[in-house]
Amino acid sequence: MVTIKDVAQDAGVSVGTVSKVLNNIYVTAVYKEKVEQSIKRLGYQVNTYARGLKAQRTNTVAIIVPDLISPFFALLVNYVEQALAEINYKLLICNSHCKKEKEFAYINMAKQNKVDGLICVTYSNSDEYLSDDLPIISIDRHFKSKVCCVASDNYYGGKIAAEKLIETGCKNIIYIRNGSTISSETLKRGQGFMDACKKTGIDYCAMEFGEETTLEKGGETEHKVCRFLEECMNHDKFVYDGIFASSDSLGQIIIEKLKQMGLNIPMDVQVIGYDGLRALNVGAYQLSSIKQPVKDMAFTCVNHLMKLINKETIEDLTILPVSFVDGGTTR
Amino acid sequence: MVTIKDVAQDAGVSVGTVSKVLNNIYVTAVYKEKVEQSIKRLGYQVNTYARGLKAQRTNTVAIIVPDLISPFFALLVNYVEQALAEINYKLLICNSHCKKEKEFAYINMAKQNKVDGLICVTYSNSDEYLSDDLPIISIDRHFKSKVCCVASDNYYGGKIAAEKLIETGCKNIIYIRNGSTISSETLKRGQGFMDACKKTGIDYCAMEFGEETTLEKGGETEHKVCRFLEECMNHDKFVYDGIFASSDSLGQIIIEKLKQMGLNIPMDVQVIGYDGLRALNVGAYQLSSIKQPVKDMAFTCVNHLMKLINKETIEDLTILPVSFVDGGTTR
DNA sequence: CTGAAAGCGCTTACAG
DNA sequence: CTGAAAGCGCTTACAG
Repeated sequence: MVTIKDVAQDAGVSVGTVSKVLNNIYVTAVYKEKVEQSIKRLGYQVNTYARGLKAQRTNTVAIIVPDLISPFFALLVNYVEQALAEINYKLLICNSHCKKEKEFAYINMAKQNKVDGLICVTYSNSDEYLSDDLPIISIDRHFKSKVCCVASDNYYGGKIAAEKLIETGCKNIIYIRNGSTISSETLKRGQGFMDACKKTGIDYCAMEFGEETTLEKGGETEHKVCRFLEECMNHDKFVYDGIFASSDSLGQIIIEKLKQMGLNIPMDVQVIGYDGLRALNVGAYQLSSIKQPVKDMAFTCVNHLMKLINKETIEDLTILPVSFVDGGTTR
Repeated sequence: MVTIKDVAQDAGVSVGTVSKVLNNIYVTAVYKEKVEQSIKRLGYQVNTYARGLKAQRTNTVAIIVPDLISPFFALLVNYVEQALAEINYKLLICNSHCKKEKEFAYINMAKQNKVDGLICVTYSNSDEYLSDDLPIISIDRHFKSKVCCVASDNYYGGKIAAEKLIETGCKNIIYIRNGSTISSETLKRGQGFMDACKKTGIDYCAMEFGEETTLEKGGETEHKVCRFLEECMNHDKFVYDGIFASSDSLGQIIIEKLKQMGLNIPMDVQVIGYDGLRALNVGAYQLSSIKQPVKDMAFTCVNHLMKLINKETIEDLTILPVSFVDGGTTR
């Protein structure tokens, strides 16, 4: 393995000089040229571990997400990686499976100076585990301590979901959500929805299921939701004619259950999800939904994180615009 | 930040002794106890970078995949992370976007001793860039040099896809694929399909589109495939009554196009994909498909990689079983 | 079995 | 501006 020493010897300079050109610190042009040639000739690459040890800078960022089974998180991680790769950073992926202990362990790892920064979608109250010197950007989630947050416009998303259902003739609509209830931007989905309902005076209601943030085929939350939907049948008629689900995944579960119950979507019941995912990410929208600007969110996170790493200040909360997309489950 | 030195001082032993308990090397019980208490009390965690520098062991593995937009790759990475987390390894994610240069760069990074091993799904002939001392497990792809490979039973998958179409009454079927044509296990999907067709004497054909491995909404491959499908209309009748697509994503594109052309799936045309993905990963199968054992593949990769890291030998090629799943696009 | 010491490959004040 | 040297936090032969 070729080291900085070999390069220095080959170029006839000191290791300090090589280090300088490596780090873009000014060196006389002739020296710089020599060093660069030697680097090329020897195929030298800096040893991240040596650099990380000495410089407290690793060019690595970690992201904590529940998992990559949720397509939204997979997309988010995909674009975060892309944004980081453009500026020569690496991405360590940490799946918490929504487990407090795993989130703690990962945040701890990050704190112990193993990464330059952290992007996280967490679901537990891990405030006390944060520290001031680790740059962190949170997605959706508020921490008690001052952690900068990036989110989509959840309130507006809930609002236009309700409006869409009302406009298209619904008379009795419901918001169904699952996941953690800790302080999070995502709670505004329900608020926006309900405020819009109140304003028009339509009948509405809201239901919550389970703490599970990521849904599983055959999981408990799915089971509860399905049972609830069955209970909403009244003399062969479904009580609600419009449903706003807190995510596309939940919406998908609801749609499949309703179809199985013999209902027609969107004629009997309209369904709107949240996320805006396409079928296998290449096809049409899987269902009508509020689309999150996932790429924009990812790039914003990275952009903000870099500012934090460079000790610049950024706004506490950045909200990015959403839009309604038609996936055939609305009229 | 608390270091090994602090622990040593606190426990009243030398740093070497602390290092030993850290690495599970035998130390007298009394010492061990003391050290462990100090570690706990001080909240010590080893510095990965110091260890990586000295020990040539980083407990980090990298995975190269085209991207996480393809749900199959996202699932694969998800389970690889899970398998690694169980044995205390971290995962660095490297998206190549199928670009040769990015694959090279990542393999190079890995070679320069930045990770303990590499799992990769590559799409270029990067043999010359491999080295003997970096443990690598490949998924699907053969390298000229001896790199161990894990794959699903592509040949059998293609075979049962053809058989299913034939059994259900198809008279003229086609295999449509996209992606790289370099030596890969995935090429066997077509072979299995065609061998099964030959055996029964049915009319069949095969089409290839583009080098793009990951499909994009509105991308070139999608465009070509759609145009081809249009050309298959003969007097308001579609020439083929059964299609086997090389992936679920491609199958999804095909299905949407056929529907748009006014055809009924599966009555007019049956479609079978490859991967076995569910709608948003929580719903029903998105289409009829050959299901890859993605979790098993991920765990096998990690298992094999660990053996390689420990200098054990493993088989050159591991093939895992597939099965047909009904997603409503077959009769 | 334990401790003292060298050294992994870098970066960074500090002289010159 | 450049070089010599210290030191980042570990691991690992090597004495004892």
